[in-house]
Amino acid sequence: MSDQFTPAQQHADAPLRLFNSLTRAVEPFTPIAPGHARVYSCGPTVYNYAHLGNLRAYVFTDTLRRTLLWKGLDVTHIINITDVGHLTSDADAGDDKMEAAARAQARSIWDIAAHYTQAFKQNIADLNITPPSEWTVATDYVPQMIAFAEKIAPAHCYELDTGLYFDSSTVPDYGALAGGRDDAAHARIDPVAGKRNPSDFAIWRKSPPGEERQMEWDSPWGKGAPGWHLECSVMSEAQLGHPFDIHTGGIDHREIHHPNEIAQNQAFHACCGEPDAATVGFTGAQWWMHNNFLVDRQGKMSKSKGGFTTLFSLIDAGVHPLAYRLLCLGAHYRSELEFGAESVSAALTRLKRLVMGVENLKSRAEGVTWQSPRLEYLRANLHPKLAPLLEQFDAAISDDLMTPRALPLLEETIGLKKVPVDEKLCLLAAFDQALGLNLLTISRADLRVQPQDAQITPQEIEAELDRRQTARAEKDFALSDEIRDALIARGVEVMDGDPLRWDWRLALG
RNA sequence: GGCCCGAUGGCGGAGUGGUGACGCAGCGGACUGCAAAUCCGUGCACGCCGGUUCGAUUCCGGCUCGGGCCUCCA
Repeated sequence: MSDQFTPAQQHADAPLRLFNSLTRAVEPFTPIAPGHARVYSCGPTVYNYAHLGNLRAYVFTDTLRRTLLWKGLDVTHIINITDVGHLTSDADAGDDKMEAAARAQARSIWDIAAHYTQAFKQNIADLNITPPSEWTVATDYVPQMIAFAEKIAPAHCYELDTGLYFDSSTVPDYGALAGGRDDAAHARIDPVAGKRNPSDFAIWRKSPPGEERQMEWDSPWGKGAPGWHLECSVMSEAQLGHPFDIHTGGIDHREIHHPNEIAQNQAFHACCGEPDAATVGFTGAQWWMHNNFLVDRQGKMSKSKGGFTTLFSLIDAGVHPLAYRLLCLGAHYRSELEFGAESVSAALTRLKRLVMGVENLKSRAEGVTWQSPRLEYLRANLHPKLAPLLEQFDAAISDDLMTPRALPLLEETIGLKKVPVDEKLCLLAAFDQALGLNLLTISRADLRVQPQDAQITPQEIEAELDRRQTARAEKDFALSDEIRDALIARGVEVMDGDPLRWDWRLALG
């Protein structure tokens, strides 16, 4: 396969630099264990479909993972599945049609979690996101969460009627990651009665008296469920140990979830007899990285807004999922990305042209050994015109994953004149290892995604095109134009001079 | 109300104290019966007001607009 190559540090000259939210600065990255990076990513809560904005976080994480590999590091990557939540709250009720439908079908919450977990993993696969080394499922770790909570409870927690709370004043430098949080003005919410500090949070949530939850466990603090922040501390520690290298998540987590996680980590390790752990500086991870939001004109993308909130709906509209990946790669992960029909269609067109360019190279490279490129070999023997492109690519992704600057190198490589096609293909294969666009394995036909509301089948289209071809051969242009107009009216673009013959016309609202 | 971020051409989006990437769209050409697809070429921008500077889109201040977090959230 073409996706085999050996990343080697001697090629990757530029030092890897990443933005660390702890310091709010781009810094050189060095893993704790030489040659091996451990990464934990906050995963989805599976009571709903992931929308496109959610998915951006995993494209980011995957880009990080691929870049670490490009730099010659082994990567252990964990993504959690949060399948325990606040089901007694009706705050989300009716917000999601599928969940409502699931309720109507009297499905258990476990079934719902399984359903949305499966849907999420489908999205991940569609986006060519490398599956993590391990998916950790929150409900598998409840005993460990209780053990964790018991450990920190005496020194860091207090109990109220509603649950066990973490006293945020018991750890040094609480909220440092958030960078200046003013707890004096929480005007928008009613504080939980009895909380010692506004920023205190639930470690364990007791089931309300007389109310039975579908998901609840016995604990020293009564029946209930773990607090949301607890699970990430427990699962990251269990899988990666503390401290590990990089913790990722959406930028919203920088203010609450991750500071709380850090506070728990500090408390836990202090309670384990590691005095240094409770000092300023210990957070459980060396690096905390956050991706920015996907937004639309209304702002941050939310559940049921517009026509393309999920990847599934985008595919239904006729957009290949990798076009969404390309769209994400076109912006830096720390910038907000504006989502819209035009940007999606631009990404799809660009992807099609890239794939076509690669297909052309491949057709000219038959019998040539461009497969199985070795990056070391490639580097050592690279055509003088290609070597600078490899350098620029490496410099771009090494600079805090600057994919927008890496992408134009694809077009440049494809378009270079007087360079052997096998060398170009080797280089493109190497680039794609980091970008994950499947440029060398996908075909233009694969990108021809049938819209769900298509008015005609591919077989009918082919038959019509055959009729048209006959008419044209007989110079019956009136008929051939009539056939073409009819196809256009049914959402089909006719492309006579193209081996693909036709494509769906994208009709994004 | 508190804290924070952003404002680049028609759209998306990089970048820079002194010729403003790239993609899509547009336009011109090649190709085509005509188109489409493809290829080649190409026009268009740094929110407003001050300041610093020989010179600012880039640095500083103010303003306007937009967005995020403070509640589950990627």
